[in-house]
Amino acid sequence: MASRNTVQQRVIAQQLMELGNHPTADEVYRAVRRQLPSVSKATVYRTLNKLVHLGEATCVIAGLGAERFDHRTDEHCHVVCMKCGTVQDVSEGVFNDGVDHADAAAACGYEIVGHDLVFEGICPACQRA
Amino acid sequence: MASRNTVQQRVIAQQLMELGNHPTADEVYRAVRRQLPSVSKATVYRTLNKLVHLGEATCVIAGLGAERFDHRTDEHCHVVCMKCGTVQDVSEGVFNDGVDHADAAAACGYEIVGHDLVFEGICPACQRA
DNA sequence: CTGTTTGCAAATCCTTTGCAGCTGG
DNA sequence: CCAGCTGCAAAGGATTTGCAAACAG
Repeated sequence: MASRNTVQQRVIAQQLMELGNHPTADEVYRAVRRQLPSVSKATVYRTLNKLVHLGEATCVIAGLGAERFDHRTDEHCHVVCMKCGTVQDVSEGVFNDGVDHADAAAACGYEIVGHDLVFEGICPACQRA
Repeated sequence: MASRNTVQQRVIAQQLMELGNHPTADEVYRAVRRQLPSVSKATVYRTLNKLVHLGEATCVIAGLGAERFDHRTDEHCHVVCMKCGTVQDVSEGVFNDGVDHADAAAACGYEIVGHDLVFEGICPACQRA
């Protein structure tokens, strides 16, 4: 059980932090490989999943292609571009105000543990194209 | 361009309707095969994607395993069970009241075309287990 | 006829797993 | 020392694609 402090895990966590913008596992992998050329993709996946389970990262439900990871762990919402798949934070806390876990639980009988609010749109770059 | 009216497409659309509860592509495939034993999975995928593009269906961002399709096209939110992956509607319109596309657009610069609100929870059946 | 659609199989993409060797504490 | 971690390669599951034959309009 005792989690070890390995180079790989440190670099992966750090890259997830530095990349910032909701990288896919593959993007993390490529970034990590610049510092640890021999790292394997399996290790990246294993470590990212571990971080998520530890609550030190979250995965963004993007629905477009690959899974995306987020170093932020507070509730906030995202906007995903339907053309290029880029994901950005929408930091306005406003949008979570209308969301009430107790109401949702009452409405469906589930025990609610969280929620995701994702906007779909076209990013500025794709609007021009 | 002219969309043809084929048996396959009619049966697939109808099954998506009848299954109702957010089936995966595979579930639709199995249901369709009961009426059209020779249907191919590729056709199911192609047709479901077509329905989504035509705006006659939506795909639910579930984030757990396979993609799920929904015959409803009005904005409503879902709750997904973190254990078994079941998806249900949460019909209470309440939860969409706090969501304003114009505000979101202003906050991130995207052109907003829609949103998904997904609750994560544990369904009644899994709570007992 | 003619351009869509289909079925099949192969291909692709993303992610997980089995295993033997390595390593941090 | 030894449980946890790594790298590799292979497996796995979901979805897409190429192509020739079938078919709707």
